Amino acid sequence: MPSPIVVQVVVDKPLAQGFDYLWDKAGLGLDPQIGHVVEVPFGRSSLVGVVIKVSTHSDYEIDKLKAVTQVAPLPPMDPSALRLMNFASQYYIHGLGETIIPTIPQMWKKPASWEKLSNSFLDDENKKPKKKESEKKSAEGYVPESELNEAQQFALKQMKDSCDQEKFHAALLQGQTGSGKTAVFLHWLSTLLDDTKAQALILVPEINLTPQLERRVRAYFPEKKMAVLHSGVTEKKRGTAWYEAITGEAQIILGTRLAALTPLPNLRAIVVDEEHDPSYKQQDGIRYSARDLAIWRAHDIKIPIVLSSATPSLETWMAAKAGRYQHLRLDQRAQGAALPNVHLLNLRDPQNQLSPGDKVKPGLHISLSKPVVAAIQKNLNESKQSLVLINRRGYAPVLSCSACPWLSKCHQCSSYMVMHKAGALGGKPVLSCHHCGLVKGIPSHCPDCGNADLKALGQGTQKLEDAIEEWWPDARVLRVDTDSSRKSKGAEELFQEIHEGNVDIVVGTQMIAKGHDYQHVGLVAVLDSDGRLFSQDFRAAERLFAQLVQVAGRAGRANKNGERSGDIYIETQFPESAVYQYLLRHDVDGFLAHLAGEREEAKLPPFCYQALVHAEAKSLDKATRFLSKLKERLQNQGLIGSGLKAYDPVPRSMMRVAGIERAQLLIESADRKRLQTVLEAIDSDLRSQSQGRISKEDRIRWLIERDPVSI
DNA sequence: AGCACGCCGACT
DNA sequence: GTCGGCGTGCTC
Repeated sequence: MPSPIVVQVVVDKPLAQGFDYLWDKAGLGLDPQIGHVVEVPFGRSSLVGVVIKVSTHSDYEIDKLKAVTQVAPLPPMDPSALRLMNFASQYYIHGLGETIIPTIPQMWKKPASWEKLSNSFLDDENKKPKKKESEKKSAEGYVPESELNEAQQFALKQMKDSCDQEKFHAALLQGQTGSGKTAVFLHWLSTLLDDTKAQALILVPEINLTPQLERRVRAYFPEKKMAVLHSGVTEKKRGTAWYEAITGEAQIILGTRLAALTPLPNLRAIVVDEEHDPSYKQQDGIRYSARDLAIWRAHDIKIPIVLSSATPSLETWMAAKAGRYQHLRLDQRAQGAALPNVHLLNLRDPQNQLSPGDKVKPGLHISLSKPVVAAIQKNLNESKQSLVLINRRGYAPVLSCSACPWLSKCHQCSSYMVMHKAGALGGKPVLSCHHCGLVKGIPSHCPDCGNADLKALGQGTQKLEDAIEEWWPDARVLRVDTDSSRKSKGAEELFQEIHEGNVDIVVGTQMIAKGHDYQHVGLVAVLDSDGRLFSQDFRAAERLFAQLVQVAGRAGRANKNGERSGDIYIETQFPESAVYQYLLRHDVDGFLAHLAGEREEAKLPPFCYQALVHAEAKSLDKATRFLSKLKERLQNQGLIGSGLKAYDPVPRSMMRVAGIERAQLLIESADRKRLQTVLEAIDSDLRSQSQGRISKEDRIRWLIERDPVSI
């Protein structure tokens, strides 16, 4: 009697082990392969899993094994993809099944429809030539190599010269917004992709993935098939794009972080655009950094990778400085556009403040400094657009009682409910919590003292919009934030309005600034950036700097040589702080060097490696005690000390969200391996007393996070 | 994570 | 006498 075929399968459950199943070759009609997506019976239901091992024996009792019921009509995930998943699973301390299965689009996780899918996709394969109508692509955004400026040509040549097809090579492509980084890396990719089968992966931050960029990439590769993978793509399209990517049918894979874990059998080059962007870090499930995984992947399969940014992350910039990455610079702005003039407006200076006699509607208190008002007026006269940024959506960040200390606190979270005016979230004004989504009507009287005079404190986008409309009644004002883009028009339509010049003044949150090049903008005003200067999070200043540089890049992009460049006004109480001073001089490298000095002194990343253990419970005390006990056990096991530091557990900065209290334990070490060992010890310690990721004793949900980006 | 199995309080 | 609480144990 021949020995049975046994396969080990991982499933999407917080379980560390795989499960063995029998493989009925005759029934399934094919040989098992590592990487096969299968349907298996599991308990009383059935699940989708992935084969990670094929053998002829099992540690489990062989006659108790169940059998694989179905195989998905997909090629097995290629070995390099599985190596990547395996690495991610170990590095980020997350189950292998929980790492792999969520990367498969929903469409392919329904065993009931596998047979149908198999037929339709095979049919599609046969009548392939129908897709040729996409040939008449517009060349929008295509810049021929001969039209690249000197700096671009030089960078491109360096990249071409140093990138071997079959060697790992990492380069940082650093250049101001508008310096033409995209054209450089797209040309670079096209030289690497002469092989008709070769695949390239282009990663972009969530927000940046606009039709604009998609069209541009298409313009460079009219003859290649492109797969677009991001959460905004419909399920069906995503399933198809993913299929085309994993079969090698698509050569250009453009996507957000979720694309970083897509199996790509013929991958030859990777680009990570805006590599510093925090949205590359996944914030739920396995908390991976798509940028870091992309680098690991490039290294593993020996291919070149380009990281592109105007304001590189300190990690990347230091790697380039140290010579581990090639450092390429594009210092001149393409098409001759000049850098914007940065103006810091000291709000402590009375000259900058509006006096009560200035034109403000009674009862509508807004803070716009005098120079900003003057600059907007000037811009209006010159028929240029103005962008006014304020990072608070809604009407006012908090409602207060004029007679007692009552404030509109959220009952479920440690934050305040934001006042939204009529129309934003329904027919009438409401209070809304931006953390848990709770929405309430506005009380007519103070809930504490009954006073009828409630005041809206501070300003959000809606209030600013009102005030600006009041101030310039003839100007066309448009508000762009997640509220306005959720309603009727999508964000794209709002951006289109701006592009077409149908708007004079745009009021919005940072979302205006990302990934869009506006041609008519002469002025950008930033109203509320100080908040992030003194944050608990040591990376806040780095992020603020990157955002301000990006925002500044929106001003005056279209200016031709010799013409006056755009202006950016920043209202601040602390003009002397490093973020603003380096911004004033457009000195990105200076700022990064300054940051590096600070971090080295404080022994913060990248001068050490960090991890967090998160704990969530119904009471903060329980969550903190849970972490304290964990720390104690680590101490008893001799894991803390000599190069590994564990801080005391602390509440998270947003301590309470939707009624759940959150605490965290920070662990750091200068030694990566040491940290890894301890994290594995923590994982097995916590697993041994948990069901899944919830502790048995106090029902505390825990999670280990490697390389956290916000603390 | 689900989901069943299993032993102690207030209800038709 | 039962319905049901969620403690704990298992999933090949």
